[in-house]
Amino acid sequence: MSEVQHHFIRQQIDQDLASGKHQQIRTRFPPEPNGSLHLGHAKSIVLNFGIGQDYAGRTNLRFDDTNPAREDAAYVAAIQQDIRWLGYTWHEQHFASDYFAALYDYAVQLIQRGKAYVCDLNAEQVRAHRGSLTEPGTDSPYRNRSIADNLALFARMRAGEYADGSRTLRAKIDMAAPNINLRDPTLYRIRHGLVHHQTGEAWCIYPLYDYTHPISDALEGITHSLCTLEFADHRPLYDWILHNLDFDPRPQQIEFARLNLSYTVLSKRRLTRLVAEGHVTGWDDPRLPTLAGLRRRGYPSSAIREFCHRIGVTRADSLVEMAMLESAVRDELDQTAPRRMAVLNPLKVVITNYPADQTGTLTAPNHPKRDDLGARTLTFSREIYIDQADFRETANKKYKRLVLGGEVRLRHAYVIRADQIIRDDTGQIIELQGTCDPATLGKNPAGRKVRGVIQWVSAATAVQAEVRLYDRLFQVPEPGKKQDLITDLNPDSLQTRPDAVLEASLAQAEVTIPYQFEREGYFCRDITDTANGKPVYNRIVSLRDTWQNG
RNA sequence: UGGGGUGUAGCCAAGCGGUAAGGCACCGGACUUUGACUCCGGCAUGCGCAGGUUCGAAUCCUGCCACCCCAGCCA
Repeated sequence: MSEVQHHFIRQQIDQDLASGKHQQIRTRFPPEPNGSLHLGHAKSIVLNFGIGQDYAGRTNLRFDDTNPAREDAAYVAAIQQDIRWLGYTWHEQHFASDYFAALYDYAVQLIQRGKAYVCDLNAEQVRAHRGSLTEPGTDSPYRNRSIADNLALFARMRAGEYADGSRTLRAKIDMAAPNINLRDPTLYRIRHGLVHHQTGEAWCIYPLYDYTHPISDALEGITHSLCTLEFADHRPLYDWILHNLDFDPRPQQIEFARLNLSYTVLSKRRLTRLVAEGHVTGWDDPRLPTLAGLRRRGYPSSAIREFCHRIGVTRADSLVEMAMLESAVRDELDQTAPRRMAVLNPLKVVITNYPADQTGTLTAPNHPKRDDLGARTLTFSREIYIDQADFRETANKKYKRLVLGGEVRLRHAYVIRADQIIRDDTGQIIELQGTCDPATLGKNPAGRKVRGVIQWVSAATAVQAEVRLYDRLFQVPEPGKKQDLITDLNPDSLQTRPDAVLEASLAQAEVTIPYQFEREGYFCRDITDTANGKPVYNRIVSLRDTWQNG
């Protein structure tokens, strides 16, 4: 486990603690319940909860549920599960909607202070008044209504007297501000006929993020409100709201760069599209960078935490290589995953000098470096399977596996020699005949060197399985950059090996444990699927492969 | 052409005026009954560019350049 980077946010916190500005640090993770959490969220979760832990502070979970048109209670439970899976426990759980009544009262205060007004402009008109990036906006004709009128109008908005979109509550700031977020931003909109998953039909006006977030933070005593870079422009508004409502002390918003990972997408909008259009099987498709997908694929959450530590936290836009993630996963799995043997593309081998009515029992350690993980027994028999890729009729010196007339070590068992190829009518190799050297069990043969070692499975006790191999979901590093996202999908992101065979000990394998299938990679039994009664295994990640020269 | 950000190796990322950490990737080599793991070694005379200040600059100043974000009644 690597050191946690002492990034600029932690440095700020150190300073705030040293200066006495804060005695205890409070952070929050504020997802909107409108989609599944992904690795980008993991970065934020690890950041926020990590700070909470390391500074003996508190981290809240707060659902940012101010837009009932897009949100769904189903995501609430899924998000909770994802956070727990990542290994974190929140101090308090809140919904922004818990504060609707308070938010309304604060809005009234703003009106009373002449800092907010009811505007009768519709969306299109508001846009027209907003100006452009280079031109100032123009004041709404309703900007200077009396406080009494505003109060009455806002009350009637809440009472449901006005139609959707006919009026809004706006902050009265500065229509000429160079920062567009300060050009009298909308605070409340009218939405009839929606059933909010938490508040039902109690409200027909809903506050916006820019208004809700700072107040929610303040009410929870959040000291550092961490969000992504695109909100930097909103910080003056965040501060304006709190300042004009006399909050003191005030939480500090600090922005950091969101995570980008090559060959995949980390935006809720794009992930939602992949799911909705059926390009993947669901939010938990193992090819997706969603936490649900990664969990199903078999990623240990510890590896995701480690990955988040390795990438650091900065304000610079970045595109992290997939290799970075895979490395964190391999590091974790190499240390923890019990070893097993599996043959993905079986080729039958008959050991002609091994009696058909005989089987042998061999012992193989579960881990090459960890005796504490114990051992399992292997069955040896006359008929075994090896992988088709581990045999060639002829090959150059670099090829260390089996060739006709050559020898290879069967992992944890004998050295065998390939004597003869059996073909079907089409010339396809369907079987190999060979012999084993009984003197090579547990020791190297005398007088000759056998360089290759391959995995095998006894045909007598083999467990049939379907194995799914995953590759990057997209074929370009930045999907959707040059053309439509869908065009960039990798057609081979899923490859199925329906005829795989596993060593017998895997018959009792636990579903949630990742195994290393030696020489192939790390695999985990699929939580939900079976194929014709056969277990399904997902490849989490392949083994690092430095073998040059195919 | 307005405002807000960011530029250190192929990719992340330390560095906070004293002479470029670390990780990933890559390249050598050792070990090996996993072409894995592990171990050893290599990998920026250089910090977007150009000036300036200083005994000394990735760090300070000036001017450029490039890239990202912002004109939802989304978050």
